[in-house]
Amino acid sequence: MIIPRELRGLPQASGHPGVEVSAMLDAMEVPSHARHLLLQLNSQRTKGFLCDVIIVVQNALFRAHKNILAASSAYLKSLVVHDNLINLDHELVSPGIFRAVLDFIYTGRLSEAELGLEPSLAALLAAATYLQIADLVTLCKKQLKRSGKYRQLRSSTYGPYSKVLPCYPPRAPAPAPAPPAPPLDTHRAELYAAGPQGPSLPLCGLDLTKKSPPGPSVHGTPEGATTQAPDPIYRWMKPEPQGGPYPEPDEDKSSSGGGCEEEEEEEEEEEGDTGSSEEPPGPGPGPGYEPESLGHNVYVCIPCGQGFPSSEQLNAHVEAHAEGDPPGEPPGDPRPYHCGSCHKSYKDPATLRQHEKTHWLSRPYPCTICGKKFTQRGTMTRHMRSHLGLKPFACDACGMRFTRQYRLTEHMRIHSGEKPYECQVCGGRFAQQRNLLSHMKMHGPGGPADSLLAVARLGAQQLAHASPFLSDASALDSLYPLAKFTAEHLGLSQDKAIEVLHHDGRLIDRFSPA
DNA sequence: CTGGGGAAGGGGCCC
DNA sequence: AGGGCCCCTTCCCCA
Repeated sequence: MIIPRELRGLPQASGHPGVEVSAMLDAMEVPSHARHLLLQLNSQRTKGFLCDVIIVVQNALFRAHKNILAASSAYLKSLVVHDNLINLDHELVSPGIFRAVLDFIYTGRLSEAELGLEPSLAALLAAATYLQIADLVTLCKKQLKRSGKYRQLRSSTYGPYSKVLPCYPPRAPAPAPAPPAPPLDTHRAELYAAGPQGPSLPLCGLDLTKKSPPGPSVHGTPEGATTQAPDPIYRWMKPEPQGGPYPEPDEDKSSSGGGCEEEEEEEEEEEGDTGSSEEPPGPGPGPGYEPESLGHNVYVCIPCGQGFPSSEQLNAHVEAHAEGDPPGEPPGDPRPYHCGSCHKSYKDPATLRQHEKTHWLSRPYPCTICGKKFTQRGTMTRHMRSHLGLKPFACDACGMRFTRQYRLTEHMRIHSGEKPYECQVCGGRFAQQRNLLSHMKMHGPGGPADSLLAVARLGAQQLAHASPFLSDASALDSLYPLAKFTAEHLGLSQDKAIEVLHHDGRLIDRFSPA
């Protein structure tokens, strides 16, 4: 939309009637508008309202608004465009200093604490230079010159281009592991910020510097800032797109990822041949597994080879094994640590202790953001990641990011076309095991396919009288549902078979179970 | 409109 | 503590 020059309050050519309009608009201007707007934005920031970016500085997190950061700093602008999570080099800006920087951005002023202390001002100047906030650089210089320290500073360690900066305020020693902290005020913009008094909040058991999967970091370094080895958290961040919204897959990687179809087929065959690396766990096909003999009993007891249609039945069977003395089980109790509250037992006491927490009435690990409680610290920290939008695991092919490695592994099958989970009833293949399991419910007792299968058995028994290749009715346990059965054995398409079966209600009625 | 599949988010819990 | 897997659930798309 093009705004007429006069409405933008820009200078008008003399003699133009716009002069009058401009003067009128000046008269209509609310002088405090900008100030009021900034106050509102700062208020929103402190409450975390509409904040859309998190800035990580060492062990502190700050929430802010991308628009405001982008309008204030060229450097921050380049970062917020692509990421909701930004990590700043804590050697160039400490949490306390960044807090002052953020205050300046949202208020246009420096607090007296900063104005009075040269080391703080020097560090602030360095940070402002690093972040390319011209107004703050000017302000810091002016203040330092006023106090006569600027000249002295330029030759000192605290110079704005010095790599090593004072950590102001001095960091307090790492706090001892604290008992579960009370939930944070969810409206705080600053989650872990170390204020002038040192870390104002416990780390909540969440170490943001935890390892992350290796990956390229292509985050830009601001002009004038020192290039350095990527901080671990940099590697969590989405690589900047190069020539498109998502990076092109590496040529080297194309053979193991989203390569051409031929390559994918070759890969599948290789896997089939070698039975290699990623053998799907659970009910999928494995060594010694014979789907034909199991029919839809896809849950197999490994020791005895017996198949069951549901995990519940398999579990009951396994428990029966545990009570009796099943053949093939090694002597002695392999799980000697028994839970006093339930029937479960474990190999080691630590796992038992962990399990026993599931029986506790109060869960020991609360989320410091929402207060939700968990029985395991790991579950809580994982949960925290979803609050913070931390997705360390990135897909090389499409750039999509995940909170868990396992999710990425699952996701990669979309690109590879791999579908390792096969339904032993209908032959359908799935990339996600959970989708196979939900699919199996359809085949399971009470599922829609279950009644169809029952009908298939009965119908096939009837057909067996007239059809020589269906003489062995006991083999029907391994037959597909009726539609597939009918399609295969009567030479119909599956759709046609379903249509026929649906229209022939009399036949189904006649052979329905008594 | 409904059911099924694909894809993904999140919690539980064992190793 | 972190990895890995299971389970439940949701959302979207399509037939």
